[in-house]
Amino acid sequence: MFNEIKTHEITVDIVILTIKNNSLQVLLIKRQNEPFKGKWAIPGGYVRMSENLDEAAMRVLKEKTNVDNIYLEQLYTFGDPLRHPISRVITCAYFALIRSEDIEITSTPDIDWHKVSNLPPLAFDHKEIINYSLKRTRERLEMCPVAYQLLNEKFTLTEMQKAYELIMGKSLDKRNFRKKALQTEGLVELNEFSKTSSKRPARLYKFETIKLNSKRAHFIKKEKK
Amino acid sequence: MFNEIKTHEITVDIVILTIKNNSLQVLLIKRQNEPFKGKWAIPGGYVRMSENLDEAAMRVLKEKTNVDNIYLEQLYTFGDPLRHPISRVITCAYFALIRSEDIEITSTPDIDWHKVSNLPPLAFDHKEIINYSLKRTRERLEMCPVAYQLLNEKFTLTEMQKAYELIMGKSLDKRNFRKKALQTEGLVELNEFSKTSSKRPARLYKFETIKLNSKRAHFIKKEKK
DNA sequence: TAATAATATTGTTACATAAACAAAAAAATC
DNA sequence: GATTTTTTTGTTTATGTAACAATATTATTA
Repeated sequence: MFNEIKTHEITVDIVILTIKNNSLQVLLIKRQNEPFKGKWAIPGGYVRMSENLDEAAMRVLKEKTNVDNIYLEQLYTFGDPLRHPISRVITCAYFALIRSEDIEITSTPDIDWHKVSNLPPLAFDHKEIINYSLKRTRERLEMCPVAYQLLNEKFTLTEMQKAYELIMGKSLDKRNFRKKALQTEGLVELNEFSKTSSKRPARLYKFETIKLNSKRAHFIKKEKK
Repeated sequence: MFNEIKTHEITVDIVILTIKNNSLQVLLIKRQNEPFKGKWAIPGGYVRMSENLDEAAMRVLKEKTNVDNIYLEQLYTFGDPLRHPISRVITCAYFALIRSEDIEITSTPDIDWHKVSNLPPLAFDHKEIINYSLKRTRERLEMCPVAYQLLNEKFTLTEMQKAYELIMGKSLDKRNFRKKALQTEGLVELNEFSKTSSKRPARLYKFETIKLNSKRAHFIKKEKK
């Protein structure tokens, strides 16, 4: 039905955030072609005639990074006439938070994680796009427990708190955090303990089936019994 | 520098909401051309090569409705391959809340307000776009006093409450509403009273210079003295 | 095995915000 | 002056948030 060869000058670009080595990191690709050849960029590519924007974002991400099967959310559409130095390219940006354990990056030097606090020079307006995704992530975090997207399947409350602190860029009170965290809907207390720490082991938790409701206060609360 | 004739198949569509006759209404245009000739649609048009998306939205709105000088916010980009029956058109939707007194619509039968609760059949996916704008408006309302964009320059607290109730689709407690409303930053009490009511006149209020801060609780609060 | 060190875990108070509730005051009209 | 309609006002309770430090547990070490 559609001619798959012809493409609009509309692209999708995808910001993938994770927590690695105790810092918030973003997945970047070193560009192989002009413009900005050799510069780092977030994964992106043209939208095909037959696919909608969500599908395009998913396909492009898979093609470029082999990352599959994650929840992408539309972020914002950037359309400055000068954002692309050669032609007029409007890009619809997407973003996602993922567990770093969940993806295997084919270990080439051209695809790698970078700390958002220390980004290399980026192609196009990708710095602006990443900054906007951080802003959006913080807003999300205040409404629902996005952290489950970032944590390993089993995690300690301290790890969960670290994730929140990294995203929000500020430290939180342990007791208050735990009180609220324990009210999170879907949080399950396990009878297992972390063995990584050299001192007192911490209890492990996990999330049961995630129902990400649209909007709640800071944490999604368990039903009262 | 740019060829103004050539355009991408990227459009902007604009949802303009207001409160008129005690109901939430949206500005629609009757289409003069195929596809969907004769059907109602939200104002929209192609993005030119030389302008960014915000500029395109503003220009298109001005051209189609003569509405000028209002704050438009990017809503979402809709890119389903089948949303346009003939070609592949991706649209970046914008929305705005305005005071119905602030705009003069050249009184043609082809441009008119319609109650969002009773929309005529709409072209393209414009129904979906309008619904999404309502959802976004409610979210905004919970964070900051969007209502000033909808109210006349001078208004009563009852009018303000009505605006909130119309948008949220539920009734609110008078006393609680007033308590919070009076804390809104920038709200000024006037020594004037409404004369429209046939019974006891209500005090009028206005907003002084609006500084729409990014995020606060339900209302933006005045500084404590 | 006892002491030490590191991390995990727990509770109370004060304060702010939200929700639920009804009666009195003011002006226009009759 | 009585009636009607709308505006205006306050208290209580519940809930959530913010600020605060001491104890418990385990691994390690002496």
